[in-house]
Amino acid sequence: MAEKKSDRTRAAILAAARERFGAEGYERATIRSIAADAAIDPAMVMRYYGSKEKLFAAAAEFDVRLPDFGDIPLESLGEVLVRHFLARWEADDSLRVLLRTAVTNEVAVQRMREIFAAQLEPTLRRHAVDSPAVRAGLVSTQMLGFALWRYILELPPIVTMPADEVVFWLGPTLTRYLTEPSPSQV
Amino acid sequence: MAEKKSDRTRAAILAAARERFGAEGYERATIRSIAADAAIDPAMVMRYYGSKEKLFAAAAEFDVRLPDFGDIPLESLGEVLVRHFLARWEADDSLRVLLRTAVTNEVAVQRMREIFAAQLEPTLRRHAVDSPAVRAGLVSTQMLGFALWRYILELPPIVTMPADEVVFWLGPTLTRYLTEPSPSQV
DNA sequence: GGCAAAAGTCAACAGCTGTTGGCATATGCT
DNA sequence: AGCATATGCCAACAGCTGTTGACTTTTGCC
Repeated sequence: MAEKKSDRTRAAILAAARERFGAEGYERATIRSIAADAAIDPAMVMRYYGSKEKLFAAAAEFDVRLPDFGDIPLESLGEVLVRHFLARWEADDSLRVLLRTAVTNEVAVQRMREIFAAQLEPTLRRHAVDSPAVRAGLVSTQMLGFALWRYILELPPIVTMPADEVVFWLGPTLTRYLTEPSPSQV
Repeated sequence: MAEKKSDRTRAAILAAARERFGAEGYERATIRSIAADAAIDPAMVMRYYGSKEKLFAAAAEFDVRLPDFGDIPLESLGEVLVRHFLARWEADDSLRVLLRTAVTNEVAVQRMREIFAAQLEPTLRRHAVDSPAVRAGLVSTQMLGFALWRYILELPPIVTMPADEVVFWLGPTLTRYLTEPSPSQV
């Protein structure tokens, strides 16, 4: 409790940054606009976070660790993953920040790969499937494609789809990507 | 053949614009850099295209019409769509331009919706499936998610996947989105 | 060759950007 | 109380952006 005041404005800056980055992407979100949202001077942002890049890194920072899905049978892992990611996306806007900026920002791309590939692949490896990297990639394509249309591009039927229906459609897709034998290699 | 010289530089500008927009997105691609690539003066870009927005609109302009898939049985339409979109993506970089910029540019978003929803939905409607909008949306999530990882975020196993394997994995997914009966509505 | 129009060049503008240093104010300790 | 320190604000910088207008060169027609 050494410094309480500064912590509050630090948090205000971070919250404003997340919102702006998530809504407008990296380039359009200006330090001035973020500072205005947080009702402080732009210079404060620099004092606390050093640079725009570092502020962004802080805004996109969050716990990426997947829970341990080791004891879940492979046949129902698809459904579990859909529910988990959906809850993740809707909990806060860190992932939206990441997706919106990953398209132009290299740091964001790498963190995205980290989450979807580096995190998912070991989980699958624990289930002893073959070519886990490919399967993790396939799962990522479906999950991220869904998130893109639902949260960024906002296609009406996808935006309004209730969680249960999302699971109904996407669950079996993921399950297939996890269980279907790989095509024979040449 | 009234003005040949100008047509050539017009085309050079457009080509450079497509490359820059596709590689860096709307904001990072500057008129000055595009002009430099085309080896002309930035003022020429303005003379020929009026503004950056209009140049972008021209760069993202292309024929979005899907061929007539009316006589293809619904069961194999998934596979056909995968092959068609894959060929489309790889033919030129208009779609990459669109995807990279759709995340921050409203014009690009609308054109994206136009392609994937407005174009795909009538095609499905012709096959007399129920809730064509939802099905078109689901197909879009899988296709665009795949494109995102393959062409923008560049996840290794997805980038290197040969076309036949893409069809093997994604084809049945789309087919299911097109043929599976909708969940009962509450 | 002479000349109008097209094509291209140059320099500058106004506005916005991230970033910096100096200065005022409030805070908290002794 | 007094004072060091943390917190905040202001004004300005250098650089880049899209865009503009005046100027020069080239082209094509009579």
